[in-house]
Amino acid sequence: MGRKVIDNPNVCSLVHAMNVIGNKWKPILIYLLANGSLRFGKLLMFTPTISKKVLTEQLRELEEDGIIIRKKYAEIPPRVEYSLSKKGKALLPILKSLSQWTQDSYNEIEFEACRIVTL
Amino acid sequence: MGRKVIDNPNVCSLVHAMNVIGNKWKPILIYLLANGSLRFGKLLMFTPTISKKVLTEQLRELEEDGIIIRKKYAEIPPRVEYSLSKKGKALLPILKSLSQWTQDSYNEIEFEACRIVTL
DNA sequence: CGGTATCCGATATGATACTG
DNA sequence: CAGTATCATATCGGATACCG
Repeated sequence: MGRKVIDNPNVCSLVHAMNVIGNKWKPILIYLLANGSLRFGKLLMFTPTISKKVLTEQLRELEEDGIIIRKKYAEIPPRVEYSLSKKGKALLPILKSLSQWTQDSYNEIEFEACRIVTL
Repeated sequence: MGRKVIDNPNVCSLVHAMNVIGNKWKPILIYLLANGSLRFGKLLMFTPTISKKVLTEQLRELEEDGIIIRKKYAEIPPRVEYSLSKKGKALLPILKSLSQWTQDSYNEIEFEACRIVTL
């Protein structure tokens, strides 16, 4: 017997959301931008162990998906500011509730300490 | 200048949440279990393109993280039922809001149709 | 039925050096 | 400063065969 295949808009939309935010760095980057815009160098400084290459890729994808806005100033040396779009801001309460879910559901000892930079 | 490293419980908890649900299949599996328990064979049937190996791995990890409960019956042929734990159920409204976020933020044409099986 | 075991390709992430 | 380019590695996901 084959497998049933049925469209489900809710599951499909969830898959899309996970494609947009569900990887190692994107939720962190969104969180870092919650309080306002940041320059490339600051984002790099605040996310230890990320490489420039990966940071660039993640920012480009978030921009393509309409989550963040990239503003480039014609100066030398160059200055680039990243900020959350409306879509990105709409994500913040959901990420907050995910964070809260962890804090409600697990003891500190159950998940290894992670050291992420913040402002 | 080095990078600042500061603990942030909120970001840390978000990272943990993404570790628990942020991959290709786990949110789908949680959604599939939203309406009650399902057997291994049913989960396999309802997630086209997943392999037995990967399904087993995902279910084991969800069990380790306390999201689902695995109940094995001593019968021949064997029967195994998977269901959501309390932690898993607490995740449902959050996944729902992520799904809703996509539907509010994107046109259908902006994300490729995905065909996921449902009941 | 509900898995394991083995192999393998694809993708994600990272280190480093270089550039306009 | 804000990237690219290149190379290396690790993890993820998938195909297939076999097992209790």
